Order: sequence, then C-alpha cells, then structure tokens
Amino acid sequence: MQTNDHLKPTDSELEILNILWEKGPCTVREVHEVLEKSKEAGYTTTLKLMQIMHDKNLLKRDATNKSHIYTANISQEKTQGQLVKRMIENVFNGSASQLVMQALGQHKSNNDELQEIKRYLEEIEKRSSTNK
Amino acid sequence: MQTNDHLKPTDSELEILNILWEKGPCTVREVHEVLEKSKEAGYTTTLKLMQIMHDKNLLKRDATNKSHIYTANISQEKTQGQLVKRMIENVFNGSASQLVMQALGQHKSNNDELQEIKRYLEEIEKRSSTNK
DNA sequence: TTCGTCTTACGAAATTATTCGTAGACAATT
DNA sequence: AATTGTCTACGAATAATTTCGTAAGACGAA
Repeated sequence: MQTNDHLKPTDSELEILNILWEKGPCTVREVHEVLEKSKEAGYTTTLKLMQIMHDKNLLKRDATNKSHIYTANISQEKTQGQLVKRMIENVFNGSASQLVMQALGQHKSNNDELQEIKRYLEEIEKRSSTNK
Repeated sequence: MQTNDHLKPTDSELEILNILWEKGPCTVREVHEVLEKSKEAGYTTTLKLMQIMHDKNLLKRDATNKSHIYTANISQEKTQGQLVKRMIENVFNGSASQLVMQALGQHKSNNDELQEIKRYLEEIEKRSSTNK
C-alpha cells in the first residue's frame, strides 16, 4: 500500500490535476483540449503524462471503455496543504506568517477576500485562547 | 544584461540560498558544513552546485583569494515573492486568500504572529479605501 | 624536498521530467 | 473490404538536476 503523502507533483502534473479537480473525471482528450488553450502540446505528450501520473498513483482511471477516464486520486485541499507546508519550511524557514504577508503583498486581494481572511484569523484566535 | 526575475531556484539551490541569506558571504566549505548537518552530501557536490548557481547568476563570488567567497545575488524577499506568486497562480488558481488560509491552517502560528498579520491586513484595508 | 591537505575545475554518470514518433487495436465510414 | 480516425502502449530523444570521481595547483609541516 502506497500513500502519496510525500509526493510533489511537478508543474506539468499540477496543470493536469487542476483541470481534473475543476472538471471532474475526464478522458485524455478532454484534458488535452483544455491544456492546448494555454500552451503548445502534442496529444501523446498529454497521454504519456497522464499515464505516468497513473503509475505514480496521482490519478486513477476507469479502463472499461476504449477511452479511459481519469480522475484525480489526491484531493486538491490536501495537495495544496502539502505544497504550502513545504514552502513554509523551505522558503520561509518555518514562518507561516511570513508567507501570509508575502502572499497578501503579492496579489491585490479585493475587499471580500480580506474580510474572509479576517474572519478566519479571528476564528483561530478564539480557538487558541480557549485551548490555553 | 540578464535579470533573473523569472528564475526558479531548485530545492537544492534554495537550501544554499537560505544559508547564504542567513550567514552572509561564505566559502563553499562553510556552506557545506551547514548543509551536512541536515543531509548527506559530498563536498564536491556542494562546490559544483554553487559553481552552477554562479553561472546562473544566482550567486556572485569574490575569487581574489584561493577560497572563493560566495554571496547570494538575488534578494530573499524578491525570491520569496516570486515563489509565492507562482504558487498562487499554479496551485491556487490566482486566489491569494486561499493560499493564506491554507498557510494559517497548516502551521500553528503563535499569538504575536497573528497580531502581526492582523496589523498588516488593516494596513492594506486602509490603503485600499483611500485609493478608491 | 616530499607528503598530506585544501582548494578549484572539469567531465561524466545517474536520475527525473518532458516531449514526441510510431505501432497496433478497434470502430465507423466509404 | 479498404480507408480513415481515434485510442493506448511503448520506446526513445532531450533536457535539467544532482551526484561524485579525478586532476591540478597552492600551501604548510615534517
């Protein structure tokens, strides 16, 4: 039994995962058509990538029909969490707040987003003060 | 003239950059000794890596003495910013607030850190309301 | 001087990621 | 039946990253 808890999807793999997370189960062709919009790529390249991802257990597939149907086998949330964690460790020396501030400075968030973050912060504070 | 604005340091390169950012100018040996604490590595491996980073303009060096002295040639802040930006785009589909919340959930921040983030948020709000 | 140690430079192996060409299977169309 | 198109599988070229062995020069100690 293999978990992929430690796995780090490459950039290309991430592009494919993003498509599958958004659209749900897809054939190679469907994924490929989305990819083509944003970059040059041959069909067999996409196919091969998805086969490799299947070997790595990043995707699962239904092969009953001729056109196999692929699904992401790792959750978006969990993957995002792992990547963020890795970045906190490797790039921000363990300081999540440093990352947070870089992120806020990097990308202009609109007011709704800022409010959401504030709510979230307050929730954390509440939790941590009761957990004393 | 070449900028390295688009460059993405690899994980190994980041380890070296972190050391140089923290300690300032170092010889290969000094860097290597820090690296050895956290992982297995031969001296020439570290040397080669730093030479390559010098070729890529990630490091600059003073070669007047026999033991060359290397310095990071990209700033920590700027590098962190680029990596965060890339992550927002590739992993969080452009939503900085999603990343922020993942980061806060990922790593338990202490109260001081939370306060700092709150201050920062308020500053952003202030700025955006005057810039209407 | 001669030996051991430290340094850089260089080349190359090993590994991983990315790309694509080609072949074979299968089904629909002519 | 022959052609065309779509699919998978496979192998291989290319490129980037990481690793390390070895050579050559400098330097100091025995």
